[in-house]
Amino acid sequence: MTLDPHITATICQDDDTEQIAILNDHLIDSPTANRLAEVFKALSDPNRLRLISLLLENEVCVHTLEATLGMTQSAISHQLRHLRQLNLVRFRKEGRHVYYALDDDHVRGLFKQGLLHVEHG
Amino acid sequence: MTLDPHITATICQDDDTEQIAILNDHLIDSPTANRLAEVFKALSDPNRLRLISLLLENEVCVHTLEATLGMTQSAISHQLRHLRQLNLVRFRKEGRHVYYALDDDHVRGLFKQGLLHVEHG
DNA sequence: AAAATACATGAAAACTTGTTCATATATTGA
DNA sequence: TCAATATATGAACAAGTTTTCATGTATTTT
Repeated sequence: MTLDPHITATICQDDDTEQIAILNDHLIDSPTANRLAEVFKALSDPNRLRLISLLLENEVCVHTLEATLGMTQSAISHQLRHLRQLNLVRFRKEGRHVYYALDDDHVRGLFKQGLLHVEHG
Repeated sequence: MTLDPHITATICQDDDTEQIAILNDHLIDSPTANRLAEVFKALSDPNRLRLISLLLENEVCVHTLEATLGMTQSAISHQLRHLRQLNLVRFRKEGRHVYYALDDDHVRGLFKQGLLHVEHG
């Protein structure tokens, strides 16, 4: 009976070079770590997550986001700029309104997977 | 031909109450947003991601993490404390060594899904 | 043309986060 | 027992993030 099927080995300093080499293989490289962190960072703030939840399946104008989220217009605009700079949202101007929508499927995927786990399980 | 299969509606302030109600249904509640943010925040730092990558499939002692990551012992110890407080890692003392391993399957899942997308795609 | 509406933005303030430095504890080896 | 090794931790600091405040631009309405 194995309690944890994920852990395959115990690695410590006294080990042979081969073990240490295995560990080095598992280590993600820094550029990858940086890009990965950037993606997760986009999802690391409660208000931004609430904002994203609204943009997952609808195109919504800024004023409606403000009314729904109960945040100031300025705070929302700043968050949207942030998401824009990361290319996570797209926007479309129509008259005096600007409609935003989520434009990154893997952020959408991570959001939904995270939500599943947090809600039940 | 639909360019974006995800976006189902455009919602704006002038809309009827029903549309606004739909939007409110999509909004995640604050406690959920907070817990979700906490999970993603754990994955939002490059060094922490590199650390987690080592713990995904192996139990590793602190000194080996230090050697492999090229971080100071103190920095690693602080990061491990953080992950401990979030119940994301478990640890096991054996003599003067302490072995750490990842202990949260949905963080493991999010990490791997994120990595897939960042690496190719 | 003036007023109102919708949104953006720079700067500062408030808060959070990650690292370093110094030091503490616990275990092992001489 | 004394020195060395392995790890933890509090405090201070640097850097980053989010919000607020004040203000700016563009579009529409009157």
